[in-house]
Amino acid sequence: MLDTHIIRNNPQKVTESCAKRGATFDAEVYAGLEQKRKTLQEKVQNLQEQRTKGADEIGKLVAQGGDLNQLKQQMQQVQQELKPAKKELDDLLEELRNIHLNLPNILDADVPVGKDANDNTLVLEWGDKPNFSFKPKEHYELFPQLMDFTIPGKMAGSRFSLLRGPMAQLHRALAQMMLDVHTRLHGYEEINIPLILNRDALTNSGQLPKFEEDLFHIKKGDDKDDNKGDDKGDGVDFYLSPTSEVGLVNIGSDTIYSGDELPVKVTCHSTCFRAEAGSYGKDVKGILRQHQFEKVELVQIVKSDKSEEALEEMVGQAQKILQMLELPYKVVTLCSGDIGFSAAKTYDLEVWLPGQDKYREVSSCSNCRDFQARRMQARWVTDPGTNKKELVHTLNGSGLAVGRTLIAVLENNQTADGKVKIPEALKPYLSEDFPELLGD
RNA sequence: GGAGAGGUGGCAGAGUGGUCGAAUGCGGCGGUCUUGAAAACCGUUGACUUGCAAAGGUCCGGGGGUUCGAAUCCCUCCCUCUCCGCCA
Repeated sequence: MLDTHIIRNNPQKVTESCAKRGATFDAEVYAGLEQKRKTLQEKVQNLQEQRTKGADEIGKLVAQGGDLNQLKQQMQQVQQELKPAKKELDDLLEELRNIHLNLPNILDADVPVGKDANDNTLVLEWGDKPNFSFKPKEHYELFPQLMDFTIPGKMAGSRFSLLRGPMAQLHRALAQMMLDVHTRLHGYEEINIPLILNRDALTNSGQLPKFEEDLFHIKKGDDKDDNKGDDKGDGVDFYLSPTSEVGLVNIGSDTIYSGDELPVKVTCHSTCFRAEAGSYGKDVKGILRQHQFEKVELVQIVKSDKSEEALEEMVGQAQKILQMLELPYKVVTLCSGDIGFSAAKTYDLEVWLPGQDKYREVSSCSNCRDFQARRMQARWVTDPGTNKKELVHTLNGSGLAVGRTLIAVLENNQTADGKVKIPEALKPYLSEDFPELLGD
């Protein structure tokens, strides 16, 4: 959520930022609503003041034993005027809040302007792409016996996979290694977190209300009726976590940190669930784009003046994993048209996939500045003397997507006879009898 | 799933219809004392929000209701704790 003062006093800034993203913000309509809000709010607050004063007076009269009837009637009239005005105000405030919740974050000044992924700008390239004397295979062509897609089809549906034996172990080893690097080398605390989340949590991090169609919406077994998420009578809506970013960021919701508690640095290996609506026909083969995948996530909650350096740090930490695995990659800055809703600035790490002859995203590291913090009321005390508070800044980054990293390991280390050389960095995480060459 | 008890400021914990935004303690901040620190003592200290300001409004788990007036009464949902059952 944006600072409402910016929206009110500097609407062209919002309009511009939205335009860069390919979204629209109608400053005039907004100004009209704001004008109405001011008038109404003034009226309501006035009446509320009258109500309080009148009630106090009646209180005194009761104590003195005076006649209440006349005052009571007056107060009833105030109430009659107040009720509809309050209702009107509440509706208006909700309308405004909806607008606020659907406005994307303001972009950092150095975010390149562009339409889509083609306009992302290159930051750096690392590693040498492997030279194959043969046509490299795609990951799902390499070991069909260890990576199955038909069995999941019958128990779950499309976009699910089944990994077997050494493939499953390799996948697990990757996650383990990432977690160890981030906890031991990079100073993150390992967290294990709920994967079923309520609307509030997802609203705080920015997935809701705008991107409901990307989520799996679930309900308890005994909820027969509709759940509207309106907290009226019928329980609470639940969603499967699309990324542990949501849970990790929400650790800070409704929290006032003291300065020495920051930065909070947390990491989590978790399963992620995404509906992948609107990606029909896209990356249908293999494990690249699944409804269910695993990811090691990094989240930092930092003082408001520290988020820029924290972003750089985080990108470095994600890169460390690729370097340890000796996988060629590049780092790009996402352009205005490609960047996510909550982010002010985002770097993507794209790993080289020789089978596809393309770089593909394995990590996305974003500085959300105070966007999520405002939604979830996460602040820190800047000065204990005056007790002054400021919103914290939040950052998230994948470190890394486990399945996609597995793809990269398989494709980059394949041999002419269809086997895969295991990277040194993974060996401590594999069983002793794990073959030097997968496929042997 | 059954039975019970609760949800109040950074924390602990009073408050059961009328100056209660809320006692008290701890913690925080400032000060006195001290070579310095601790202790003691004094003062101060909730959040959000409208407004240029003056001055207001909202908030006692969420939502709704009763009332002139609700932290306090009613309805409903959520959460926590204890006991029993079940279960990884």
